[in-house]
Amino acid sequence: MPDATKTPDIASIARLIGDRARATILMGLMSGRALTATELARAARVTKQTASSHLSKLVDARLVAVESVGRHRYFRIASHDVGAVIENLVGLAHRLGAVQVDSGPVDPAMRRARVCYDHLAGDFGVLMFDSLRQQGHLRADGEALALTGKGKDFVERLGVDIAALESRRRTLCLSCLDWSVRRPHLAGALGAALLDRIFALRWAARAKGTRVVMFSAVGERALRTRFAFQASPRMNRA
Amino acid sequence: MPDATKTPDIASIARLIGDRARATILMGLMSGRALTATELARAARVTKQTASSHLSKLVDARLVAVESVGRHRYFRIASHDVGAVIENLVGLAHRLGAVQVDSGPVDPAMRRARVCYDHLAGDFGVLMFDSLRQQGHLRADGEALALTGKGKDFVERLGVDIAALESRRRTLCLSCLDWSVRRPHLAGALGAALLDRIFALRWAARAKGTRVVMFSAVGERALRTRFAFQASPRMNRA
DNA sequence: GGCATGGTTCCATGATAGTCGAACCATTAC
DNA sequence: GTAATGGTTCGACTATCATGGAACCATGCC
Repeated sequence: MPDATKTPDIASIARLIGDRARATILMGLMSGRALTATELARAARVTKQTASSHLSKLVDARLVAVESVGRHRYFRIASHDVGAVIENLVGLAHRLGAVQVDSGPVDPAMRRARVCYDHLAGDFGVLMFDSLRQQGHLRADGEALALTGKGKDFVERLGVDIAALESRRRTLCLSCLDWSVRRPHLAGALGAALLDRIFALRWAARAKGTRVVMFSAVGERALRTRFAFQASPRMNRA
Repeated sequence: MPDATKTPDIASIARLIGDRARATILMGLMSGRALTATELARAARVTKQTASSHLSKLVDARLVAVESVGRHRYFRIASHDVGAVIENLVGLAHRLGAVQVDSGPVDPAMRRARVCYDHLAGDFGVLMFDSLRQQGHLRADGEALALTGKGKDFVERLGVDIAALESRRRTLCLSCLDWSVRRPHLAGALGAALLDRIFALRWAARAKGTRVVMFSAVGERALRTRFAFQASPRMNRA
């Protein structure tokens, strides 16, 4: 146990994020999809040389992970921790009014439903999370979050292979603070699996080139039906 | 509803944090205490001119708030949102091994108990939070977190003036993700009030010039007694 | 009133870093 | 085999920004 402590070097991480092109790259990767260097260069509006330089830095610092397939290099956010920092900064930027005008999907769509790294965020993400807890499918105890027996049945009826998820090393259930509604939504392996199911069931699809998740009317009704709330005095009063 | 969206400008916020001196200033302010420009200059190892310049930028960007008292200018972290971003970056830096060697308190003390903006973080912060929930003093429902009637009695017996807290605009109970143990601790007005009580009851005191909170042996026993856990099969198994 | 101290502003200097044209390498389609 | 495409590296250029000496202003102590 060394005497000298090690001070976290937040400046070097923040400095990497603190460039317009790299920030755009990181936010583009927050869709959860792997993107190529050329795609990211286009998104960030820089040349491929500049993008290559930036991506090298991000990979070296382990904010971004890379996988080569033939001549394509696919990049993705390296971990949920990195995603959480970006999401946190996005939330702070919104609250400070630190925004830059851009042409793209309107804010309400992002607030409504979006991909947060690999799980559903926004109003619908929070709705899902609240329902899971209120219906007794999730419980908080000594561990941060646990799926109940009842909850396992529930998500298996949705087509989630719980045994496969539990066999992985990744945490099954984590809460992730949603900056847009200031309440938590579900992250972790189950959060990711549920979003996959939402896409597989065609309740919703990604909006092209953004993080927005577009629910169909049928899909929204299905979501609200499956992720309902138990009647209670408090709920009905609202 | 405008067509053009506004993209959060995370680069400009991150760029402010991405300077060694400014990062040191922000982390110094994470103790929750208001510090003067001279103190911050010393902590950041820059001259008062440089510190003044940096503080101006941080105040303009609303990451830091300032209050003048005579010739002294007292600075503090502007909001919990800013504190959350810094805390998140600290967690990521630790996990990436992005550290710089410095002489100071050893890491275990920070992990054990520290001030997180204005409330208790670390193992003891998480213990408090888990106990409050397990004992039914806090409950999660449609709102993020609510204090139960039983919970109000409990914290009033600790000397917290709940009526005064509730009369304020600030959210009473919020959860704040603790990077050091990966579980939540209690933030919000109640979180701050409980830390004040811990100091007032002399269970613990701040370690000089750091964020570390030092519990005495008596104080730790008192904390564990008051914030105990209900016997249950799952708890006893652990 | 004079001096000490906290803090700000100005400006010159030096350091750092982003950008892209050109050239090159690797992969793959035809 | 050749050409097209994805991507990297090099180096010159430009932009941005941190730093602190000097000077100044405001507050407060003696």
